[in-house]
Amino acid sequence: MENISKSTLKRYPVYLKALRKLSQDGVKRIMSSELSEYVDIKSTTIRRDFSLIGQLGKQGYGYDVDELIDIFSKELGAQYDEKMILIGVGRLGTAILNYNNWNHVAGEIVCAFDKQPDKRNNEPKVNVPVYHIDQLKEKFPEGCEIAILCIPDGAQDIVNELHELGVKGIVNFTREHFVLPEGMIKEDVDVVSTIQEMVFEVNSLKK
Amino acid sequence: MENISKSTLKRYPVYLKALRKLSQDGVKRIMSSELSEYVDIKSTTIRRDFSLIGQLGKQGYGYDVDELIDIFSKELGAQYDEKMILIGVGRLGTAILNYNNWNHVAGEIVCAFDKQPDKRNNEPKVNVPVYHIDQLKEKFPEGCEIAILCIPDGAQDIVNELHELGVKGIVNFTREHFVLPEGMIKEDVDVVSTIQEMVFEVNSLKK
DNA sequence: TGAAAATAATTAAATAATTCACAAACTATG
DNA sequence: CATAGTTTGTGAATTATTTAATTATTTTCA
Repeated sequence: MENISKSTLKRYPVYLKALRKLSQDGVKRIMSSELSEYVDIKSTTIRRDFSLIGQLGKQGYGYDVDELIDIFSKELGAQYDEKMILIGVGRLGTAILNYNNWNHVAGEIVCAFDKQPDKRNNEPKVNVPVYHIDQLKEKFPEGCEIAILCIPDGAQDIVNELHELGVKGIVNFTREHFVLPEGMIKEDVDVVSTIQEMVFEVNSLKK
Repeated sequence: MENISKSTLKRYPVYLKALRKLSQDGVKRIMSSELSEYVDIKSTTIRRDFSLIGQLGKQGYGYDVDELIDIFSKELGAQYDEKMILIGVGRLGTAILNYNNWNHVAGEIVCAFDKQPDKRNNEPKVNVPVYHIDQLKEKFPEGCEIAILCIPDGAQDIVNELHELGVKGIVNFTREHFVLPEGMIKEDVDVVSTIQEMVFEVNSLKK
């Protein structure tokens, strides 16, 4: 577990998503070659990725779907009980709070912070308590290590504060630039950049 | 241009975003080492990435910020006039249509498609014409190569149809599984998977 | 104006990630 | 219950990516 590469780590959620879908469809058992077609990742890469966690399959048989789901969830920490907070309850923040299939997939958003908590708390779509961003320290949930950032500006100060509170990972929906404090990790979800990347890719195909 | 690696292609939007911010702040000239601190990518990687496009800098001087922005935009196809369509005008779709700083950054969403076009067209936040999804073929904009997918289900059929219409790239916000037709490329933006990945990463730090 | 300082571009080396290829182990079946 | 047929797991080879070292060019300032 010590040093699973980032590229592998990025594929685990893909596997997990596929396996959940397959399980739902009644598939009990799968082999790497089938899964390969399903997720469009080479079967040998899949086997290698899996083997980093342990011996999950059986030769001549394949993998047990539900067992895999279990192991992934447990072994990798998606134990449905990861506490997270969300900062910035705007349009996007609300969309995330309401994401269907959200619950019991990657943990739980226990509360949110915003500059206008009163307004947010009165919105029907907002399903967690919203506190004022100034109360971050007081209301910060014990043991929370992941924060989801959806604010339009002032990211740097908040990131610094989160660092002091023990947050390890930031899922960043902000387009703001900020310096990541030592020891923290970050995943960007940038709609504009992703679309831009697609533009670049499509255009680089032509030349 | 022929074969710029995917990893490099993924960094271009990062550079572009940073450069735009710097330009806005009045920075006229920058060297790779400065930019390196700003975006947290090694300066040597930056220079290599840049050199793939051409000789963009001057030894002993650095790079001209506005010139870089220009070159990136032109050379890589983000000519602000890439036509795109959006499919599925739900909460997320609307959020994307309304993304601030959207215009003139990566092209233009010219129209959208939905199962309930009448309802969507009456929403104040929706700023492009919305057609019924059954009219995809008729209303499909000439020369459009990129589609943004925000529908909750039925992705496969739509992807196949888009393929026939000449769409090359799909920016996928769907959690649905679909098989990508030959020759198409896809970028996933999966909020749940990204958060899950963060959970995995944070947990793999500990062990 | 010319030499020292700075910095990009490029070549070479190192590192990381993927894929190949096959032994080992299991399943299924007669 | 033995054996043929599968399919995993993994060391070795390959390929891709990043980083370091070197070279070449430009600026700057005495």
